[in-house]
Amino acid sequence: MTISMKVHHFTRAFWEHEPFLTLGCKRLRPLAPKLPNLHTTTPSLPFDLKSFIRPESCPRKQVSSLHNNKDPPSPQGQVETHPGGTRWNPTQEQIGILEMLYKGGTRTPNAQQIEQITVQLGKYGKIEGKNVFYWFQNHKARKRQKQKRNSLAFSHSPRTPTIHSVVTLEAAKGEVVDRDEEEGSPYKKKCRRWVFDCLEEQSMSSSSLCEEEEYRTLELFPLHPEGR
Amino acid sequence: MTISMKVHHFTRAFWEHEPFLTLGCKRLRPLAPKLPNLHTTTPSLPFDLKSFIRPESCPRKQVSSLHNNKDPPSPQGQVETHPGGTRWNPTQEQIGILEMLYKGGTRTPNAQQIEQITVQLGKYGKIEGKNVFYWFQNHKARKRQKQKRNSLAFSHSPRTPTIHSVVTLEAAKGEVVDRDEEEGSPYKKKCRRWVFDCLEEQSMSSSSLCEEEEYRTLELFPLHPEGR
DNA sequence: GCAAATTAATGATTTATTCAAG
DNA sequence: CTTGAATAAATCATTAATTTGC
Repeated sequence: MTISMKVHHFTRAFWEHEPFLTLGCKRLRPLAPKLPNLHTTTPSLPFDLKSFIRPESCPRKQVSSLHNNKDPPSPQGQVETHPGGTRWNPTQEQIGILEMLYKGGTRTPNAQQIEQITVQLGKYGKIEGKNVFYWFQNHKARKRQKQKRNSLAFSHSPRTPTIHSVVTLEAAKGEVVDRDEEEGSPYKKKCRRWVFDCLEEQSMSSSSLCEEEEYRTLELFPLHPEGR
Repeated sequence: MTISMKVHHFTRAFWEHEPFLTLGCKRLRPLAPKLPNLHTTTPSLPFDLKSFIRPESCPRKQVSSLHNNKDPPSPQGQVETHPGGTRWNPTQEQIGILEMLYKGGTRTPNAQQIEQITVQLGKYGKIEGKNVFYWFQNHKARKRQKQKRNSLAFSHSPRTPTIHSVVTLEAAKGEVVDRDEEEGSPYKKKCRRWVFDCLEEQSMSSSSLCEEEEYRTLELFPLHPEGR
């Protein structure tokens, strides 16, 4: 028996909830019946994976008319129906609120903030915490890269490279183009939680939440209490 | 009233759980009493943030003798006491198991797998899901960069650049140095969940877990059922 | 007008980089 | 120096806009 085999037995036993580290290498119970190959390029995503994304209540029932929200007053035909239930499709209200918060200085909300935002936005359409998390990540990153593109476009412009390059360097540092950009340095100084805290938070059910601490954390957040 | 002010009122109201989007700009209730400045560089992490990391049961009681695990049989003095409660300090057993799993092909475990691993490793020391998550991320990344360093070191070597460079190119593709490397292409084809699923998972308490789906997801994982 | 084809936006993941504890 | 933790950058993948041919 080779090391490699040992590892594989260990791994298998592990995933099958067997007691491992017994060094026994006992019975190799037959593998779970092979399901259709999931290693292919998955044309159009196998349904089980889709259902795994949001196990709302088993994938049996199709989410057809699941608007716990009502009267979308947006004139757009932006219905947030998740027909196949794949990815979050934000409503106008949701986008609006998120951008408000972003303008207000929110960049990397921590777990509690994500939870709050999610609850609020949930009034306007189906949403999960991870959507909020990703939205801020993406929004921030794309603002940043747009800014960079702009400044580079300017500085690469063949004419009058002197004055403009200075100005756009300022812009690149987030001084000119849009005050949305994070204050100065990347890596502001850490101590941001995110997802896993949400996890912990939910596991303990509102009991052991210290009000003072929560308060403080909330107060921590608005990075720019004064509008620059 | 400027737009900026509106945004700030909105933001504040939002974080204070007030009904927003009422377009009223009503009373600005006095700000929450200013707590000591948290905008500084936070030398040695303000305690409240630490407590936020793992709100086990309010930060009141110091985690002094919180071994819900017993008999750490490792001869190392590797006690996993979190005196200040900072960062995870893996035990020998935990590392061993994790490396076993890594050797077995685990690279980016999904939420359920993280949960399983966490539970198992919890027998040998305090651990959270995020530790497992980060461990695989870091381990993978650092194996990769070590490999890259090695191959570059070889190819930058001034002598006999012909043969070696070929060999080390192979190595760079993950063929020679360590078979741990992901199969071939980066981006195997996705559909990996992670943390947020854990979150969902915990919020629904074991009820609506579809066995079939879980089964399938587990089966999805071991990328290398046969040792290359 | 209208679908198919193409493109643009952007949600979701993974990888690279960096910070910092010990 | 090693490595846990966190953030930023790069990338994939899907949905909406938009264009195109009929």
